[in-house]
Amino acid sequence: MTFGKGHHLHLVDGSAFIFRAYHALPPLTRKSDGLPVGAVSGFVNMIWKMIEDNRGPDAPTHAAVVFDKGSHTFRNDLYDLYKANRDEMPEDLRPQIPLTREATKAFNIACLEQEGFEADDIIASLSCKARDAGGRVTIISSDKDLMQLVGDGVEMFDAMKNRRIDAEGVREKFGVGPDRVVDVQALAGDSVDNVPGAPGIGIKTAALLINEYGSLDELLERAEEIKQPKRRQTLIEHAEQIRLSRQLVSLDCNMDLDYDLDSLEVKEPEAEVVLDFLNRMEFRSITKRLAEHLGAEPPAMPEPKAEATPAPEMPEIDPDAYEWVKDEEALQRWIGAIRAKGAVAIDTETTSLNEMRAKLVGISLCVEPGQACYIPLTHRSEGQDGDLFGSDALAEGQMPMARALELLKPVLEDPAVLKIGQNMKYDLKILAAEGIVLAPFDDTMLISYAMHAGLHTHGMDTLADRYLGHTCIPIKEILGTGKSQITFDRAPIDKAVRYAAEDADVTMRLWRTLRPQLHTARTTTVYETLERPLVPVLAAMERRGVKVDRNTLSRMSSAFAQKMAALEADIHALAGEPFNVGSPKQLGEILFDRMGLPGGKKGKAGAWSTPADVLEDLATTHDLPARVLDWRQLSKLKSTYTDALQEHIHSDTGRVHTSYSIAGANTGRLASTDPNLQNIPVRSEEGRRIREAFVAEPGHVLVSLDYSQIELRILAHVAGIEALKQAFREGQDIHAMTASEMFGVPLEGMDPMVRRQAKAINFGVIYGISGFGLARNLRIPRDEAQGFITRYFERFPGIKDYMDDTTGFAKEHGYVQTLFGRRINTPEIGAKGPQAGFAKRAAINAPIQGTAADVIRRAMIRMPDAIEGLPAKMLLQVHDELLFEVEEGSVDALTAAAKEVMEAASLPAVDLSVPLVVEAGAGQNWAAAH
DNA sequence: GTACTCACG
DNA sequence: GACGTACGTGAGTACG
Repeated sequence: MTFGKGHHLHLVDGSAFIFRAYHALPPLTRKSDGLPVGAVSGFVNMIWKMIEDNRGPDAPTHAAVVFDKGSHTFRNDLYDLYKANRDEMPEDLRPQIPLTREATKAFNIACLEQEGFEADDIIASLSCKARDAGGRVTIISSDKDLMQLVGDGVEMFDAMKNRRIDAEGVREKFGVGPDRVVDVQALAGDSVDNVPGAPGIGIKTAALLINEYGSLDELLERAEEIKQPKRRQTLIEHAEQIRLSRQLVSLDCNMDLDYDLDSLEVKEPEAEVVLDFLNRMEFRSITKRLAEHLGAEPPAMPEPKAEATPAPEMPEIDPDAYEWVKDEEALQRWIGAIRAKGAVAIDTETTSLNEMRAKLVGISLCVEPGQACYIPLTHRSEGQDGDLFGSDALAEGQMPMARALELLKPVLEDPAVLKIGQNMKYDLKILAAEGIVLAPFDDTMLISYAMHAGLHTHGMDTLADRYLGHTCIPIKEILGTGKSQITFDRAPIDKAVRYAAEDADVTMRLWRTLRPQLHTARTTTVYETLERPLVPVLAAMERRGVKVDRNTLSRMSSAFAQKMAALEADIHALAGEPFNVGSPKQLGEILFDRMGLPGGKKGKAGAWSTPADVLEDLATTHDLPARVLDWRQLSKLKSTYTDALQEHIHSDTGRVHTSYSIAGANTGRLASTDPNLQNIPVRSEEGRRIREAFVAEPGHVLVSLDYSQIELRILAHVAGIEALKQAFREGQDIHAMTASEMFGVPLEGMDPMVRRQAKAINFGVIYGISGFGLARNLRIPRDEAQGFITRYFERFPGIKDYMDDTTGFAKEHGYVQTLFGRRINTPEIGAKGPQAGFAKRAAINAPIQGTAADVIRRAMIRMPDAIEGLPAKMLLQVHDELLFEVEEGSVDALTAAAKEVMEAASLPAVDLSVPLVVEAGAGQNWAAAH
């Protein structure tokens, strides 16, 4: 078949795939001989994913993976420094390059390279050819150098971001259409490829110039007309260098190719060939997965040689090897094995991710990598949908739950047997509901978090992938997705055994891999004193829940609904037409297109953006935006709080049970979900009333204790600012004191506006202050804000030193630390471009926010013992606040005890040079307790 | 699924 | 000189 209309060519930037795979994966080696194969395995996974993702109506008819070949190209002849600043290829990547070619061929995909040409030129020539023949092209790459090819049926696809890039996308990146991309690149240059360009001109300026003059040639010809003297001079002086740069970035569309389009026709992979390759690479899990997909037998793997020493040594994961425990005899055997080992990895399977709704379905155990079992307990027998008889009966092959738990309870509670889990808080809560108090335990999620916060997330799939090179069986393979999704108790037991026991097996392997690393990362203390002991404390808080009064919420909902309806009518009348007030896009069209109001900005998708601060500016002169702001506030309160909260009231307890994630926030803070009880309104009067629905049981009172200015106190301590420390010791108003120091105004009779500005600066410092940010917050001109900052740093030079020291430490080590040794990794700190600013500010903020988080964690961990004997329970944590429910007569005793724990929480590990002060309040509801 | 908006510390 | 900006979260709605 001749390539032409209706055909679709996929061109993959193979070199980019290799580098991404190399950097994204740990350095895996082939077991039998230690050959590095990490990049190859990543490459293979990406190719396979691409094939799978591209099945369907828009599937490519032709495809090729294109590689660079040889280091010397015609561009080096033009300019000998081209790509001269490239680092040497890493030693362990070099031998993998030919293997990726082999992999491509094994998948039956054309593999293209040509001596003396970069992959980009081959891609360019093929794209042009295909386009001229009337076909379509998708270039799978995110390389900006290829963007000049986009248009007329040629698109790019960024496989990493899963995003298509068309002419509009190019325009976003370069500010000009694809046809002018080379002009912009020629001016802006490229430090990565060492293309010189015009000094001092970046993409933005380049686009500006090209748009003004139409083209690079025109611009260079009329360079004399440029108004800015520096720019004019640069362009005139460097005209030659700019022309050379254009040659360097221009892709060759007409190179003489060794192959034609027709030879690139898509062919299905041949099972035997691809499996043989994967087998030789010893990629066990992907070999298996592909074999299943292709309906072939996986070939036998060669046995690893004895001298290979991947640490720690573990057998391959094999879900077929797991045992289905059906009776008491089998379970006794496993319990014996656990006692013999002294440690077991455990995982519970349930009907729901929500621990309060979840019912136990089965338990998996693993005593040694590869040796795992699953004990199904309450699986239902399979039956057709709507089969009223079969479906509620227990399935065959399960022992009675009560008996199984009776046998397991002694081991699970045995202080001599370590239980290992991934996210143990979940299993702890599930087992607590069955009367089992599991202890002692280790948690692989928290071990990972203590070492690697900031580097990646800590879910099992991520960890298995990164540290074991293993892809876990996806849960959707067992339960399905969407509407037809079933609960775990409906899953066939043979499948459940594979999934559940694999989880326990993987957990055991992660523990063997990660636990020994804790001390080399010097984070054992963090894990043992700040992470692990918090788990049972949180589990108890979550199970207790907080009482929420449904009637209060429901009355508020109705009131909000009425007010919103009235506002909506007003808004439509003001707009002259009905529209969806909740749609920023439609609202923007009314405000900015129709009414022609100023200040409108469009977002990434090209739709109008209408954030509150913009509307607030408009509200001073127009009614419509003012009403929209009111409507939005009510809409938020109603949907997120008065409506949604009601759905979270548990039918048995009448209380709301949030779930805290311990390893969610990088800084060490907790995060609250389902529902989030850390963002219940308080700042606005109307919103605060929602807290009236959080109530104490009859005869009880809610007590709230919160740290006063804890982050600023920590800043004063770590940066060693004597004036701030002194002010805190004397109990002064810290913002007023700052204002007084900065502006030389007396504390007495201070203008509230001046204090407000000082307050904004104090907060800004904690966030890694910038002139821009402060200006926006205070709504003052940027240079004025910058002036404030300069003055602040002059007055408190220790703050500037702290910031520089912190970012310096982050650059040197790749992480920052809290006072308690918590480590927050900062992998982006060395980045160039806008991420650098983000990373820097995050690095400045993390030790402060993180130390505050550590302090309250320590208080929470000590709290159960401190209030033991009092009729009181800790219910909620909101970053610097703890909420308790206590019997009426014991308010004072509880307040005193809890306050003491909180104020002394940093001791004895850290003796702060400023006092920690806790403020307390009590009342029938949360609003009153504040 | 992503973008936008907004609630909290 | 240019670039894009306050730190950390979770959730609901619109829209493709």
